Amino acid sequence: MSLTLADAIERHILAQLAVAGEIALQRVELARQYGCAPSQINYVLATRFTPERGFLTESRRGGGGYIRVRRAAQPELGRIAAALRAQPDGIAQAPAHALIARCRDAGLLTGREAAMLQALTRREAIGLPLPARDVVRARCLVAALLALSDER
Amino acid sequence: MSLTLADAIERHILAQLAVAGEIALQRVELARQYGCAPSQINYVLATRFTPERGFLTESRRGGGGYIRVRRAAQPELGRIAAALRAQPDGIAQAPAHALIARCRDAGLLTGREAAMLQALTRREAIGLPLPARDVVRARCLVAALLALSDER
DNA sequence: TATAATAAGGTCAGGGAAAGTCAGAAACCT
DNA sequence: AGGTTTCTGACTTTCCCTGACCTTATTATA
Repeated sequence: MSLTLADAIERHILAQLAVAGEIALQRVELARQYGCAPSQINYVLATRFTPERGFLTESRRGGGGYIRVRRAAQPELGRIAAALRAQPDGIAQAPAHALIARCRDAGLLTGREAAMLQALTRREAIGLPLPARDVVRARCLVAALLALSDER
Repeated sequence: MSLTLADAIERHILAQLAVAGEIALQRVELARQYGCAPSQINYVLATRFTPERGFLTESRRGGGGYIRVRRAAQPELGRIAAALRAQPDGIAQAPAHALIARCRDAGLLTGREAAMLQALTRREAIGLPLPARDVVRARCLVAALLALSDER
């Protein structure tokens, strides 16, 4: 269980977010705490706190600069399915999995349901060449999410 | 009864699993212990710790990379998935839906899960011509059931 | 009021550290 | 001999992390 620096910083930020819902951090200061290059903070934000994963960040440079991080509002399943269906090129694996994870975190999907959907939207599961794969992935996902929005 | 290297590594991992239920190993490190090529670890995992045998593996590359191995919790679903995977022509819609219904009635799937799976294995959801459609349907179903065989 | 200095954060290429893949060699059976 | 299993090495892909350089905002100064 090797905890990388990026993992540690991610936890740090997540812990702060759990308390406050919206936080402002100072890049150099955080980098100093972890003894790393300031750009490492950008790396963590870029790979873990993306819009796809349900986070929004904004920042300001110059004197008194900051980076603000907050959770994005989550739309409901039906709207998600509709938005997905509007994509003519389908959806790639990474954004699809991020989308599923967000739905799970928002309580729209159970852990089992999310695991199932992520498994069957993997490249190897669909097993078609691009671009057909992304299209089929999107269609299956839409069908699944719509089925759930009827159920319950 | 010659004990191959692969057998030894298999026992090593099984012993660890017996203690912990879920383990994280480092490929290079394990290879070093056994004085073999790192890819030998992949061979062992690919031939002995397969989903059909009730194991799941996930990994991360790069700095701080790892391979995690755990036992699947619901071997029942795993066996069904293995049987399905053995069908070279895939599975048609009607038998697929019947299979899903049986799993639901047997308490292996919730109503929501079954509804999702039936929706996304419909012809229109997959949207491919035969015979590819039946093949993709089977692959997706296998992936989904295997994922569930792990989850709680 | 311009202008210079200072104090932030942003970007990107690239090196290093893992794990993955796959063809083919080697070993082991019938 | 033929087929199956084991094992390796070369190459690929992914992820982490840094350092050099760039852009923007504030503050001090002429």
